[in-house]
Amino acid sequence: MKIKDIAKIAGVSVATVSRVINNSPKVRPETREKILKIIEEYKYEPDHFAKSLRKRQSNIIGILLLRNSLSTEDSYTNPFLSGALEYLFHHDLKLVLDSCDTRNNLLHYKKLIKSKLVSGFIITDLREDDERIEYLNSINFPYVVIGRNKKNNFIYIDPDNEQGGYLGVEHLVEIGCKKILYISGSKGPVVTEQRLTGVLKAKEKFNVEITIKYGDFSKESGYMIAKKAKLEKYDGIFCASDLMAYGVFNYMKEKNIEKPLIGFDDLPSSKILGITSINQKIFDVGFNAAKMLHKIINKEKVKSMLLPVEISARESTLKFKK
DNA sequence: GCCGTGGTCCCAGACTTTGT
DNA sequence: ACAAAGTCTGGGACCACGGC
Repeated sequence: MKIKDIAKIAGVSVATVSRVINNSPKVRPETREKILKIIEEYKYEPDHFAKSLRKRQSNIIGILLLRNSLSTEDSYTNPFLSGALEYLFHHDLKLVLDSCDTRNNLLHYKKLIKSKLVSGFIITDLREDDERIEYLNSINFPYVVIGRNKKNNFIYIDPDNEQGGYLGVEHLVEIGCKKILYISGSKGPVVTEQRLTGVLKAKEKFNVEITIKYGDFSKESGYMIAKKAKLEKYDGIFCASDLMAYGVFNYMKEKNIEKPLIGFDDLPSSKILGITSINQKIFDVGFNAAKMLHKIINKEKVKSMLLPVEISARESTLKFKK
């Protein structure tokens, strides 16, 4: 069943059927009703590819995730994708989700652009010198970035990681901590630096002692650092990811150690385990990223967004409050 | 080089409504 | 009744690209 068939049955032109499908006001209500009835009766669905052929855009957006971030473990990805899908669903847009490893990253993007499958990208896992950004800018292809870097020559949406780093330390100070262990993420990703900047600003402001160790955001690295760090030296631990906080949590449980602990990301498990965390509102990040990209594709003006974060204080710190 | 594919978009023109 | 304005509709160009 094609639009032509619907038009023939309804006794109108193809253009009129197209107007009804696209909610154009310039169709008489009787005509509209008649056409809608026929569409319903014959279970007609417009051909998505024919549509994109004429419009020269697919109404499909692409998200490429690094293969190692696609773990089944509780992660950032689920709420982020839920947020994006929520927007896309209500705007008749589709999502292509693909994975790549860092080595052939750019090639993967080029292939998707060349195939005309996607009209725009949400860029994740931003690096400081990101060849994807240079490439997409050079061909003027629509995209929006999750996160920022020093160049910032793009439209981005970003939870305020620096504020998150600051809030974590501030909270530990509030409950009386003076010697804090900060377990940072791996060196390289921009978020690592942003969170650390916030931590150092708070250190300055509250005049507390902060020791910095570098993990890699994973549970295992949190566990290993906790094991090596001699936790008795500290009166509070702040991790740059919830996963690392879970690793520290497990180690402390094994060794019967009790210290205030904060994570970062506020994943659902933190609620269950009672771990205080920095809530980045990841769902909102996904939702707004999709919304911004939609506007960019439609050639509307868009401004970058910095989303405020908040602290979700729970038992892991509150029970130490003096 | 032309044709066919299945949609959308633009424009011209027919039709309808409104005001005098 | 007539003119003007607004509404509705159809025709055809257009999109990329494979097949002939």
